[in-house]
Amino acid sequence: MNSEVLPRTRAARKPFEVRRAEIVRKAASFFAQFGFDATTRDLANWLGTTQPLMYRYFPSKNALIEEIYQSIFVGAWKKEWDALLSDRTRPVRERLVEFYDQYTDVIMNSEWMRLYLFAGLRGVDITRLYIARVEERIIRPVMREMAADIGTTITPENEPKLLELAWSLQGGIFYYGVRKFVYGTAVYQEKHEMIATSVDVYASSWPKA
Amino acid sequence: MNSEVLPRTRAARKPFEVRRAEIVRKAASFFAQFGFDATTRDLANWLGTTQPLMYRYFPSKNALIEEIYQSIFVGAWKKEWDALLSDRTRPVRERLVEFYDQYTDVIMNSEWMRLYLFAGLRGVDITRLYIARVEERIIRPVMREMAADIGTTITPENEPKLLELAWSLQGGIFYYGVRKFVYGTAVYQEKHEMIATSVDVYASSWPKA
DNA sequence: CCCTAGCTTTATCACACGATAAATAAACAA
DNA sequence: TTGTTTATTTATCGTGTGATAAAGCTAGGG
Repeated sequence: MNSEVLPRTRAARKPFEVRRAEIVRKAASFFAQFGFDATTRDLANWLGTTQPLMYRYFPSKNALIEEIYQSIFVGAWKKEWDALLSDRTRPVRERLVEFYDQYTDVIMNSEWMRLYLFAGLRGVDITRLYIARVEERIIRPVMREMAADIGTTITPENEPKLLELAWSLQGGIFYYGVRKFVYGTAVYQEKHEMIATSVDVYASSWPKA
Repeated sequence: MNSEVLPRTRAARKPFEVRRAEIVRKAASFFAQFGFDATTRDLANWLGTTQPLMYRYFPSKNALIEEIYQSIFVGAWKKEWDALLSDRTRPVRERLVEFYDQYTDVIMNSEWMRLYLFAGLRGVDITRLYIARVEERIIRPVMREMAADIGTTITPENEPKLLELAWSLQGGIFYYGVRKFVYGTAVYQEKHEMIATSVDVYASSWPKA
């Protein structure tokens, strides 16, 4: 990044919480583009302020990054999704498609996916935590609802296979997003179509379809 | 990384090509662990040499990184895989399972997968090139062989769906590797079992199974 | 055994980095 | 209008960075 410091007009004075929230929001898109090793000077330029300003709001660069993690990963989950996934008044395939439509509306964009991958490679705990959450709130509910629909019981014997099947659905959908938003390569179906097909294939993989 | 420079014994003197190859190989595992922003001093410490030595063999840090890309991405493909995938004397599912068993033996390790993700986030051309290659040498052959086996014709109408179906197989398998080798989280089946199941599900998604 | 080619190290440069302290200026209350 | 508060900027520190130049050392040929 080229940090040309052109003659700047003094940054507008803003209330503490407003500026703080603005820094978190804009820094997220900045680090998503340039990685967490990008400099605080370039960040300041991106924000339209000067470099030391950040230190009024966060004790260190890393503290700011931690805050971004929180806003991105913890804020991703919408609590109505738990109810949506387990609403047995509706056909299970319909629920799964609607859930993945909504979930991917949140995570399938360049900013979210790149921050997720950057964080994962940094080896921060929050990504392992996030995967554990995905398993608890998506993978296992999906298994449970499919099992209930088909009339199968989850046993210690078939559980490993069922877990990996559900993870495979998740992974297939996720990788579509990686291709499109991280690598910028071609995809051949709209998101919704791809999800519908994936859910169909997944549901059909259970014994009595 | 802590670059403690303990009293070192002078590095063994080695012929040009030997040392050069050693640097590429060891630097690959170094950058896989610490990312491409890790310093040349820490790299030298990792190699058991001093920092300026690298510059006898590569004009810049980035030139070394480019060489690592080549060795990892171009070197990944084994030419017998083309023949394996299209060997119509054998059942198609068997071929797909054997191919993915072998392919994942090469790429499913912490070093390969982390370098792949690091490179992708850096936005280097080689990753887009690699994805194009995957599509040409895996995705399309898989489609073609399945179509031939089932007796279906690939048309402009069904091609997008068939492409995404094959990508979904690839993505599901790949994400298993990401979970295991990048995030270090639990997986519930051995690699071979997961592949066998995935290929089965994929094959069954075609009309006449 | 010595000598030279060339592999390896020491010393150093110019600059970029995260972070801190002190000065400046804009908003708001009296 | 004036005084106080606090958001923002300027100036700077100590350290780490990729890279270069010159000196040091070791293996192999004679």
